[in-house]
Amino acid sequence: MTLAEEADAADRRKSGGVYERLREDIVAGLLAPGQKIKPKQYAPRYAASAAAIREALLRLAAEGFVESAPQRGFRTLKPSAESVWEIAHFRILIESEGARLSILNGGVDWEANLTAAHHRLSHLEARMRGEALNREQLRYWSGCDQIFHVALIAACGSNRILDQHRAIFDQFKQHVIVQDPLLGYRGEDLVEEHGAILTAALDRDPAACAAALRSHFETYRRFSDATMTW
Amino acid sequence: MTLAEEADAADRRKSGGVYERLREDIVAGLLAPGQKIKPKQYAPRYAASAAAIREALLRLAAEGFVESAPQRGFRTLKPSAESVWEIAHFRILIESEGARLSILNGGVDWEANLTAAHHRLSHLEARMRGEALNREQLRYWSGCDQIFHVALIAACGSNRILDQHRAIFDQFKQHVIVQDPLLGYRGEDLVEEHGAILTAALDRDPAACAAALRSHFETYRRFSDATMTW
DNA sequence: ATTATTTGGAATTTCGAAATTTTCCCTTAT
DNA sequence: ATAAGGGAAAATTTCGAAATTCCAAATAAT
Repeated sequence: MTLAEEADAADRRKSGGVYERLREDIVAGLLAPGQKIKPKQYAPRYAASAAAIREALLRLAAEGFVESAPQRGFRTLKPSAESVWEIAHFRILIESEGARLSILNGGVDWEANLTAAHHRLSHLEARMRGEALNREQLRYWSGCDQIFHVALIAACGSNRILDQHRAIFDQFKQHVIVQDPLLGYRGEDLVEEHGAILTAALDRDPAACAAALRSHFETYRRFSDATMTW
Repeated sequence: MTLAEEADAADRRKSGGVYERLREDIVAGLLAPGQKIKPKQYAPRYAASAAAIREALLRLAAEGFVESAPQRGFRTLKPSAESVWEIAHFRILIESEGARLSILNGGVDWEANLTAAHHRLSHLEARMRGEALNREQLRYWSGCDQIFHVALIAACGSNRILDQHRAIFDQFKQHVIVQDPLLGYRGEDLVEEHGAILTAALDRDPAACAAALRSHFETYRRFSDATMTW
């Protein structure tokens, strides 16, 4: 191990747990779909023992980011038409309910945060318009998108819904956003769709908000169906 | 089945089932709420090493049955007014959506299974009427109740919804059904409520089904508020 | 030629103990 | 008497290796 690698490893050991880093790498698509994850093999990469990797993988399996069969180890999930549909469907369910509750409970602070997140996002999306995204830009846009969608449900008052949303949102990223197909997407409809969601939320209209979310996902579905071969 | 296979299965039941047995015991309320679970202490009870217990607890923590803080071990969750409300709310959300999808996708087989489960349940509930339940009877009724509610969403077509429902249903049991307060419940309204859910499902009316589920839970809430001190 | 069995190697899981962190109690000082 | 500090005991987490299980290639049998 070189000096640079040693410093890097020490830095990572200090910065955070194996679980968080492994989770990020899986969500970001650094590990190919369906790829097997052998704890001992990945131990040096995360500067931890095989047992520590295994422990992180157990948690990730329970949350649905990797699959695990007894005596058969772990592997990342391979996206399929069914799994993507199930994930999108579940995210709509959670996010619509979170938005509905936020509309009920949210105050001015919620509206302000949501508006701010939307402002940053729509500014970015307007600049993006018509340009094909590379991987780096896609990651940045994805972060802004997530901040907006989290802000939408932030005032729901249920920790369970917030936790579930974080899990399902990241699985959505893992399965559709980060995969190649969206790299070519030019985001023509995004500004209008996010605007519709914001308007419905500020109008305190849960049904309109849910409808806006459904059509938002319809865009993903159309694009995925057109480009993915599965 | 050969002798070797039989021995193998028996062996697995014993050693590999730590997670399942621990889960059952927690859901059944055998471990007091808020109680600390020290792996080494429970190792003899489950005929496994401390590491095996710890592994099971990690999975259960990720699923929401126990809480775990770094360097601070595991403990069962203590029900509170907020946690019970969040769990009930989330279960209504999942179960209503599962019922809605089953109404869309379900065929005669779904209707038949649901009707059968309801028949057994209502027969039991009619006999229960007016009699205070002891712990054993409560456990039996709870099993029939679960079979009915699972049958309701069985045709939803989404493994994710089925898995989430199993998790949230068992947490509901852990937090409200198994706790003492419901021991005195005489189930006056149960027959009518389960009947309303069945009727709405067979009428293929998702909105009525969701409404019936909400009022079903309203009964739990009223009874819990009246008897629990938190 | 195809299917079944054996066998060697690799991977997963389990285990007991070491290393680290927390908790609790006792001492000391204000 | 209360609060702060120190230190021992207990508990949690980590680790490396042993034991078990799976996979696949090679051999044997139909």
